[in-house]
Amino acid sequence: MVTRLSTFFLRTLREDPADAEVTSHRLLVRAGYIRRQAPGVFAWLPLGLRVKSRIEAVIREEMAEAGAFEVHFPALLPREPYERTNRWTEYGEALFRLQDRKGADYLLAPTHEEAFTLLVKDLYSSYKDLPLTIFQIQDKYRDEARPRAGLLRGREFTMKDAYSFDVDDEGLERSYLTQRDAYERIFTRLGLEYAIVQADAGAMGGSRSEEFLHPTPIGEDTFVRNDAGYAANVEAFATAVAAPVDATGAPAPVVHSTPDTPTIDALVAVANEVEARAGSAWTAADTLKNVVLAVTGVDGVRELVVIALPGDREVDLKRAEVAFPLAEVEPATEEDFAANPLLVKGYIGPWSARGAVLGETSSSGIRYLVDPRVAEGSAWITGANVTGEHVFGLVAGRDFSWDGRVDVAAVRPGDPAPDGSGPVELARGMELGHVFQLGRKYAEALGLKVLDHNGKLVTVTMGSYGIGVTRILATIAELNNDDRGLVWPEPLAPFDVHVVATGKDAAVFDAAAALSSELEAAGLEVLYDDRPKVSPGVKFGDAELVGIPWIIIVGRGVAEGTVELWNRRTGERTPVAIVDAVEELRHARESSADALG
RNA sequence: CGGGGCGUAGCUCAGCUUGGUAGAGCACCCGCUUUGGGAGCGGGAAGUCGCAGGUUCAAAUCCUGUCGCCCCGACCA
Repeated sequence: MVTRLSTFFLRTLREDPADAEVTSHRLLVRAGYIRRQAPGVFAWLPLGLRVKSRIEAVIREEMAEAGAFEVHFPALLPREPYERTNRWTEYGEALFRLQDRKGADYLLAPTHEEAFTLLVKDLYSSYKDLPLTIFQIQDKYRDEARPRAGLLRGREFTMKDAYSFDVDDEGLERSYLTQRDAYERIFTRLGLEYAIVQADAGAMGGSRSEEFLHPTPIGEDTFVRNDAGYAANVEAFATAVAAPVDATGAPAPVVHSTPDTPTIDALVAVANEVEARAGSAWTAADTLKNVVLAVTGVDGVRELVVIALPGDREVDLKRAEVAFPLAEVEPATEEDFAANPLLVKGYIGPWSARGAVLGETSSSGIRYLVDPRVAEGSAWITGANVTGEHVFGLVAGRDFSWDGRVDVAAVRPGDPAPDGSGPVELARGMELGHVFQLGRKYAEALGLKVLDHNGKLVTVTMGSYGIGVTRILATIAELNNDDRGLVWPEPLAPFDVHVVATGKDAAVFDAAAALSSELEAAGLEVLYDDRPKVSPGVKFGDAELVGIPWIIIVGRGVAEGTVELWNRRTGERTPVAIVDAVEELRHARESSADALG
């Protein structure tokens, strides 16, 4: 059936909704694709559902190609399995929890590792059944602290999540690569530029992990890349430990009075006065900055940690979260300093004239972790643990020690890639997909084992692979619009062609209805604007707002047997004979630049 | 959680400073006209002014409290 706008469930808005800021959100609401229900929660209207299902169709095809089978789990799950994997607590406040009438705990699943693992455990028990990859397309729930940007960061969102099950690591690698390949095909077919970046694998207890990021300034992830092909999320970026420096003959450390130098800038200025260096002036990079962080573990215990890094570097708290998995990391507060008089704010250092203050040879009890750039044997200007005093020429490894290395400094453009491929540049990206070698964490916790060919029980190893369907939809809307509205790529548009009848002449409406039927018979999905008594300007405006890539105007040309073929993206309008219209559109679609997949 | 802003008709907003019986535009309904760029005229339906308390003869407006929403940041398998 041709969909007639006069009866279709659609209401476009002439004005921008007040609560929408980003383009995709604004236009999807205005054009009648979605409606907000609650912060970060949206209802899907017919137009939106159509686009969503077209994206899902691409994903389903590629999952089938990858040999994955579709299943469907409830979004509502019992607490118990998540308790066994610790995620009931580890997931924290982002987990939507609820109780049934008997007081039993449930959750709205943020992701379904447990459910998939238990399903396979239920049904399979032999290595002969593996490998297996199954997936679902399901709504996920995460109680984000601050949902924003419409569909780009919701609390309910649709995700395709796949899980692979293998008997050994080689099998996992194969399953992983199969999904990874499928993801590349999906993003290519959807016309989305993407970067595959190394991701932090720590938090979910896995090993290899890569994210598919769409490079865009509105992305929430920062990643690094270079021309040699290295790419990583900054959270996963690893800095090489600097090679040791020969400190033989280096002078002993000297304490200088450096009044009013609680900041690196002030210190550098004073340092050049009290002990000017021959050849070149001291810079921030010659100083060793000691930053105090408070790390709170899942057990609630708050521990102070001192991080030493070159003075020209900043701590990146996101990277620090990665360095301290599952813990909360924040800068130390005034109360922390008050409780630890050993740490002289502004003048902290690992050494004092009275001996070691921090590091493994000290008795402070505070962990001292140093940046990889602090080479064994390198000399530094750093705090002397007395207000207004710094020590010069303090040699790492000779004059002070540390409890370990930590790589939490903010990554800067020009920093060398860890694989030696050269300097990196920074970019922002929107995470649209994530492939992940989970390993045995879930299988172990939930007891998923199979008999191997020797009849011995082995724990299955797993991978998980997610794609954000609704986020993809919003990203595509973000990329495909102009000042008049949305402009969908052909394969994803809610309809293939939008027929607009203008005027009041019955002959026009008859011709438009006939043409619509013809187009449909030719295999196209047709939206026919048959609204009577609606002025052409309104119809054109709505057509542009809704963004179906091809519009056929049936109007004043009908008397001469012509209609206009209107390319929404280019704005080009071509008169064609009514009798040729179907064929002309077919041609136009075939030669169209955005004929994807 | 920190900072900022906003809650008045379905939508976008005015009215609040200076208290006096609720407004506009758009959308919607009826009639007539109009029909290639968001039409005109006439008529109509539509709001517990977020909620609760207080002040007052009288509160959308002043006071107190509270809830909610949006934006920036923190946070974000």
